[in-house]
Amino acid sequence: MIYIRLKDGSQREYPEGISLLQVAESISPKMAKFAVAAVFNGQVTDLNATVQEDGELDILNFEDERARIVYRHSSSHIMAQAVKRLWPKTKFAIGPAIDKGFYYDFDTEHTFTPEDFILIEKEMESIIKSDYPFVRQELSREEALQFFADRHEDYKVELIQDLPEDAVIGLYQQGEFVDLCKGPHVSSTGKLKAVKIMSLAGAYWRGSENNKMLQRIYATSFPKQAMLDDYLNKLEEAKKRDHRKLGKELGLFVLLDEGPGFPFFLPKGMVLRNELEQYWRDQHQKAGYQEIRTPIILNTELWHRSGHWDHYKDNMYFTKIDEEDYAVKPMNCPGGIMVYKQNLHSYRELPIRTGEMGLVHRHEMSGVLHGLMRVRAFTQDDAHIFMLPEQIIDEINGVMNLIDLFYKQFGFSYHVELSTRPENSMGSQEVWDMATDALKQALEEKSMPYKINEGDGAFYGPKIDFHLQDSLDRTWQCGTIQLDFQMPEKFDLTYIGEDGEKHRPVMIHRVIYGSMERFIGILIEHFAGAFPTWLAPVQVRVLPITERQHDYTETIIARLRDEGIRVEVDKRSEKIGYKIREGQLQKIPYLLVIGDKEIEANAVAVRHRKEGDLGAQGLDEFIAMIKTEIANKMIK
RNA sequence: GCCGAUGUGGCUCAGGGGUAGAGCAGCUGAUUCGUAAUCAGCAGGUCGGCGGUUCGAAUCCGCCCAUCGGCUCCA
Repeated sequence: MIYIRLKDGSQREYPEGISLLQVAESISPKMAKFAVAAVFNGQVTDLNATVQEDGELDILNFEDERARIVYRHSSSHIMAQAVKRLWPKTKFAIGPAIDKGFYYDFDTEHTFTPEDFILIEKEMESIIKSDYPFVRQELSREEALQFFADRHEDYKVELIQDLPEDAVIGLYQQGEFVDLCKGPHVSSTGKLKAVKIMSLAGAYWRGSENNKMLQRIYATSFPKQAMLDDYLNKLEEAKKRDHRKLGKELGLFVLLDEGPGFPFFLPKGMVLRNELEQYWRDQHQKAGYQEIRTPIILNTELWHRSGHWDHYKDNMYFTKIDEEDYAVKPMNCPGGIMVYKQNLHSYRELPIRTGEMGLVHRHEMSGVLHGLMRVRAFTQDDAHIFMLPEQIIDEINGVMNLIDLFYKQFGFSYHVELSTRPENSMGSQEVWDMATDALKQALEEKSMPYKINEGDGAFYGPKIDFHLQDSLDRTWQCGTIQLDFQMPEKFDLTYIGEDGEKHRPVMIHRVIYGSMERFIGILIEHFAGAFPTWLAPVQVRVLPITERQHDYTETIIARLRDEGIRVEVDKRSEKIGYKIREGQLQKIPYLLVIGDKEIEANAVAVRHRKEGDLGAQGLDEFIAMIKTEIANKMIK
């Protein structure tokens, strides 16, 4: 007999060798029905696993993230089984669970098409209906290699070869299909209820462009059809917030074939952009920054000295002036450094914080361009901080605080990653370790949770990256703080210390928005185009009901303009409902409806895009209200 | 750059070897109206580009370009 203690603290007695699923059934048939996986003694485990020892048990249903991973992982095996049945010659690579579903990478002569989705889904449904149990077997490394080699599963063989010599290899079988897998899995294929193939993509084996490109099928699964429907609806809703669609509808920017990756900002987009820049200047002035501007084209010699030639030239554009070689800047740092070098600096001056709205150009590969999120010309809200070594932590903290202030202003939540030394980089390992430790220390002092991104740093130093999400939960790096001991060396930067000698300053490269373009993209999706009034390209639109109100409307517009409010008028001879509809679709914060009643009362009828008809107000009252909203940068 | 899909008036989309179609937007006229679409008329496209097949190509084929979803890469 063994004793199993449950999450609620109660303890039950079972015969040795009982399966966890049987335990779940003994507690509650309903619990067993919705059970996906179990946690036994802290390990996520198959429900089909049997237990021989006392332990603590927690039964997980789909609500638990760990269980969802198991559920989707099992789903990927079922999809693989379906593909194997339909195209028996297919070779199988990997099939993990991902955030909202799963994928499997296949190598096959057959080129999958969207028409195949239905076939695969049908086959999956048939496998689900058969309710095959997922059966775990374990083989030695040798046996497993033999097993997959016999089946010509080259990718599986390669995977096993990379496992340690003494590894016990897990295999899972459902019906006729066997796959290499450490598990765990759901108890049987019948646990799946709703599956949907989502999309098709190419993906390199093991993520390296030197390897063969496989065909990846993305899909998702849920334990209830209603949950799948709900998920698909949410996806549709999210697509309506796509900044590329809203950018067009709201007249903010365009991307044309004439300049792939080079966005055109339209008048309304410029208003938004200028407001963001104004806020940026205000806050940086308060935080002790000075603003500079450096040239876009600079002599190639400078780029050799900075290391960009060696590490970044594939991403740069070049030109010639009077037979001399020049490059279009992909980064602002050399310019900022040249400014620092214009004077001798005393240790008393440091830290020196120089900011620059710097327009950079980068030759990004054609396949990676994505609306405003990934472009070839963008403005970085850059700054370079030159400081004493003992000021590093304080300065990093200062930048982290500034980033937090900005992101909170827009109501963004963000996550942080620490990127370490990449392969193609400059400087000694010692200096890199020092810089990386400094960033770690700053993060830990702030008890900021972070993920480590090995090998993802800049070529001159490690960095802390701040990531924001778009409407489809894809994350984009916006803010970054990069610590650099290399450029000061390369450019022989100095300050005069207390001792009267020359010393080497340390540099921080940092951005808050990241790039104006990307940040605006994120902002559009975050607010679904309904920007807070302080950012809204048009803050008020005045809608006269008939021509009789045109004169009065003019006086209102003049007054609002005078108060610095961005106002438009719709004098077309359309019905008021039509004008309101258009104003709503343009997501204008306030529509002022003007009829005879308003003229008589010397008032305006206020309609807010979210709150609807707010009734009539005196014009002064309305102006006071909207000005408060703008001044406080309120989000509503 | 790689894999797959897509490209038709300003926008959203239909059509598909026999000389381009709708709705919205636009323009003109009528209407003067109270919180998400008033009616009528008019105008607008060498169907992404270049080649090829064909008596004939928007439609079939090839190459290129751009976009979308991924991979790789990155602010």
